[in-house]
Amino acid sequence: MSELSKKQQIVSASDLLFYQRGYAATSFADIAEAVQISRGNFYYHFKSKDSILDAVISLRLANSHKLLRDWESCSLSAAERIGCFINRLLVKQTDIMRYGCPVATLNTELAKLNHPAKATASMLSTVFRTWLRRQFFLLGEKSSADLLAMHLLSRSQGAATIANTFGEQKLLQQEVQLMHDWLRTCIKLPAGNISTPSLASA
Amino acid sequence: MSELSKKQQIVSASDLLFYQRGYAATSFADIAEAVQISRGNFYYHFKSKDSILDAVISLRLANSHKLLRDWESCSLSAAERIGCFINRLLVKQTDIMRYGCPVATLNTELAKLNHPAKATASMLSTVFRTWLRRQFFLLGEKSSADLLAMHLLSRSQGAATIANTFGEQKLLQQEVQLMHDWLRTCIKLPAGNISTPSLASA
DNA sequence: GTCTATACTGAGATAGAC
DNA sequence: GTCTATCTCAGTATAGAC
Repeated sequence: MSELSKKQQIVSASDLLFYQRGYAATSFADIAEAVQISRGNFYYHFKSKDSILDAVISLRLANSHKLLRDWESCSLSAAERIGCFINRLLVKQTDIMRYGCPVATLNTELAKLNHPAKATASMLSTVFRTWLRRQFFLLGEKSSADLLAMHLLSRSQGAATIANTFGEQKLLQQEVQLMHDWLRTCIKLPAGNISTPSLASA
Repeated sequence: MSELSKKQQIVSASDLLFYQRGYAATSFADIAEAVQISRGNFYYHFKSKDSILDAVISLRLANSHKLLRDWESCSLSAAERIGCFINRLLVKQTDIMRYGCPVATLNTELAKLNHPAKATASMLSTVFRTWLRRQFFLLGEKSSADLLAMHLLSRSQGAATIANTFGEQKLLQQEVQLMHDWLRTCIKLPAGNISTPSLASA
């Protein structure tokens, strides 16, 4: 068989479909087609659609942690790691222009649906918030680390939103550049482009 | 009867519900209950759900134009008018924390649904983009007016998103303050708080 | 574990009486 | 213009055979 269990295939296909079409708009038929099983067979693996959502959020949390660990294991400086975060928008620009930021769009959808999983979904944002906060802390911005972290998170989600709305790649690239500029001035670093190394690590 | 026609009532109730629950998640039953008519009676006024969406977008466009006209008719300076735009986030902070930015969330939802009305919905963002661009132009930022307009639009939508995700009022207020600070430094204006007059005009 | 068949629900939409 | 009744379809979920 394949390298992944059927259950894992369902979760990973749902992950993609929830991102591309939204949670509510994705039906079991869509997922069943993607993983090539019958609709009825779902309930052997998951007891409800909500439980698939829970599994998808867990998967995304795990993937986010892995991403952050990868950026750290490159043993870059904190400023370069933040640069990696900013450049993530470029690495994912095609998807972002079509479907927006995966974290933000899931959160806003669940907020409107008043869905019980909203709280755990917001943990996806918290992971990046906490990580960014620590990077700014390491840069010496001890008192305003959270403010800076939230500011950057806010700007990255805003950039993703306008790129998705207008479908203009240039907008995303402009905002990424402005974020790098902001990072350079807000921390008192010597010049030198921090954006070069970070694009490599997708 | 009431001051609004039944058709107008349907549009305005749908406007609110589409914002609060999302377009797809709002059913005719929801709208019917809100305006106190029977489900079957819808089709006298609108031939489909999509046509209600078109009407809602038209209404929002008209309301946006009216809002911008109001800010202009106060005969403030261009900088103060931009301040009004920024402060809009504070005026609407309760709704934004619950339901996000009305413009951004509709756009992202329609993008995921691949809905034909996505293009006209993006006009809602374009209205603000164009208006902001003109304000920056009037401030003397002739070559980078569009860049500055999109930057501010991006930041306002990002601020709305994180406030909605984390449910922390303070985050929204912090970002609003940073936008005012940015505005003051990006245009070479004498000091003096530009946020004071703009909160008045909701 | 995987399938088919089916129950049940709520959605958008239509027909026709009043 | 507004109503009730009804159609059709897609969605989630279940039952039970293999």
